[in-house]
Amino acid sequence: MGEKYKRLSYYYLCIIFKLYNHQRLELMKKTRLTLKDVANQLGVSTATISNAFNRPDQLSKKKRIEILEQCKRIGFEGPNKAAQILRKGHSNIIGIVLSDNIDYIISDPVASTFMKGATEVLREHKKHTLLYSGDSENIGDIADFVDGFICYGAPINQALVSELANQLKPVVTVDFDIENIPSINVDNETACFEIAKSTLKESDQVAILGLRLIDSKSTCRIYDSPLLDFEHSISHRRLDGYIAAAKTVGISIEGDRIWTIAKNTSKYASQAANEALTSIPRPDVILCMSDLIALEVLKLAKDKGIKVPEELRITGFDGIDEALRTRPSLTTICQANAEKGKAAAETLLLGLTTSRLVSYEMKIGEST
Amino acid sequence: MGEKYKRLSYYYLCIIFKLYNHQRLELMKKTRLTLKDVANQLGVSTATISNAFNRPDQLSKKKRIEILEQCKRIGFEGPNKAAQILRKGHSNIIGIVLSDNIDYIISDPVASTFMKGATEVLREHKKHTLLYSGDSENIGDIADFVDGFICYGAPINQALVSELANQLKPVVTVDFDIENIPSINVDNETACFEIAKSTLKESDQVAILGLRLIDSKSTCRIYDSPLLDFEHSISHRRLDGYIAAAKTVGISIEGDRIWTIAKNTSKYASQAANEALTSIPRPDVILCMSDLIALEVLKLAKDKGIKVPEELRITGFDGIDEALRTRPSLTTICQANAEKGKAAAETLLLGLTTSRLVSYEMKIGEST
DNA sequence: CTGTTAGCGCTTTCAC
DNA sequence: GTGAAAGCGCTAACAG
Repeated sequence: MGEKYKRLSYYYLCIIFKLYNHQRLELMKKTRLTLKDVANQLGVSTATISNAFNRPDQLSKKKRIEILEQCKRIGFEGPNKAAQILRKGHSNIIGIVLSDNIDYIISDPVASTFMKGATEVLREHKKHTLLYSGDSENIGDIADFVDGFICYGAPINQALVSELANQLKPVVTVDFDIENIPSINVDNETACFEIAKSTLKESDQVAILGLRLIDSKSTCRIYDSPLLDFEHSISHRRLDGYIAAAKTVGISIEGDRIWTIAKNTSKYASQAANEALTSIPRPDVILCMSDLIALEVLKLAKDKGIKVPEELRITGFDGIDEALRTRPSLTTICQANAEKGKAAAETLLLGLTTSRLVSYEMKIGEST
Repeated sequence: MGEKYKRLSYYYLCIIFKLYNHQRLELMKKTRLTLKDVANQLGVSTATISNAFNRPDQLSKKKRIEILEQCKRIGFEGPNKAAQILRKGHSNIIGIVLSDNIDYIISDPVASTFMKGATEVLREHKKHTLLYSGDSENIGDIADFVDGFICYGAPINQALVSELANQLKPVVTVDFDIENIPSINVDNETACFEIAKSTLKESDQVAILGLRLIDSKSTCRIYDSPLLDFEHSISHRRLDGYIAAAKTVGISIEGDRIWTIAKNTSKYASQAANEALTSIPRPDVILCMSDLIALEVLKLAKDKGIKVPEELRITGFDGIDEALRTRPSLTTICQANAEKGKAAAETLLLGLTTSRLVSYEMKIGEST
């Protein structure tokens, strides 16, 4: 009964809201001056006003300044941008397509740093940034008015990939590839080879905490499950690197020593950290595919009184601020995330067609 | 000579880029189907196609489905969004105006969490999120096509405030106020009173590390400098809370025990942390206006071998994940940042006109 | 250097 | 239930 009432009142609220909103919009329409209004008031043609704002070479300096001043006086801010978008066919808006929800991705420090680099370049070029979820149904919602796409990570809705490939605006991908489209990547395999190589010793018990290695929504060991290939191939490149390095010191890492995590969040990471640390034999080394995971392992080890690095060595991946700030500091691969963002934005804005590999740096911390 | 050559080639690059871009845009125009094309092909009027997509009640179910199918077949994705924006007068885009550069703000965990909440609600309502810098010259760049603004923190370019007040689209502010415009706030003063009250003892030496308390670009003590009032009044409310609480236990905190930091970043925070910890008398308690600052103090204390909380108690503000994850964990005020984001988005989308105070929660950690 | 005018692609009355 | 036509506000080609 109460539930029903709630629903009903919500329903009415929505109607009222819509009516109200409609009125509000009507009001707006009435009050914003148009080029035509101004042209009438100043006694010149609309073209002249338009030129005063957009093409200084089309009229005398004197007249231009005069017009601009008059416009300011009567409160005309310039040509309507919505109309400009339609007419000119571009908007100065760049869509950044994220791999997942905006709300998930924005709290991820790696993604944030990427965004930082990308938006910095976009801002220099006077472009606006529109965030777009990788779990959206389609790209058509914004494809008509953005000037291009930066696609950060394979979107969890795979359909978006082919939509991006089939539409006409320029696209740059990051951390994954679409045929014939420029991309920005890091050499994950080599990086992971290096960090594992520098950490592992012959007699080590090793565990790997990976990201989306198999198609599972929960944290678990991968055993011999089929690997999830398309979406998160960077995880597999990393895995390849770890395993290859282990092989060089005579260790072989089996599927029961490899965990997969569905999302790069503390919650999932702490589950995996707990499983790994309470498994027998207890690992001497835990190779983590993200700093966030490594930090959870570190925290848990502290809580359990396991000494790092004496009894347990931990490596991360990403190089987020917290990994450097925490004590003991983390051994990790510092991806130039901001650089990736910059590279992506530059590639898009300059219309480059070549892909780029961005450098990384291994930081040896106190955790190994 | 080399420099000149560089410049020149950059210049040419730009021209080539522009030509290329222009061509690219031309190409696009040609290839996207329009309502008219489709109407011709299907032998109906443009209105009917439009109705099939937007107003199901205007034509028979059968015809509608038929048209939609045909459209899919010939690859027509639906009416052009840019034209819709102009015609309908709204775009489903909400501008989020940040207090500073996008690139600065996005790496701030507090802001990220806010964004998480806000974008979640926007997504539910099928709205898109456009990020906008608080250091932009004006709002007019996007005011014509966004449906409204969420303004997170007082923009560092104050001019934006009056522009927002004077334009016609709905606005909601967060963490600051504009007359007659609904806002979302936290009771900073009470929160800081509580945390200080529960931490301070009669004989304590106290230091405060604040944010933008005075108009200074560097980290320094405030002494008796005039307080920066408009922009960052939340900082002053927090200060008021601390000082009031101190008074109740008989402590008076002077300007030479209060530091100000220009931006909430590790870099600035670590400067202040260092100054405070090396000052004489060394503080027993450091009250920090953000968790980021508190974490830097914590790190430095560890490096210096100062025991927390025995020799030094530290409080933060915000409740970011890292503050809970770090060891010892931080005593702090958990702002419901995601809630703030949600509240802001809801207030905007429902056209509410009342301001809202969002709750907070004090978390006693191991640092006090 | 300035003004006239034809659309950009769409939605929405208004006749039929 | 359907189609013709006006016009959202602007820009750019063109004529003067």
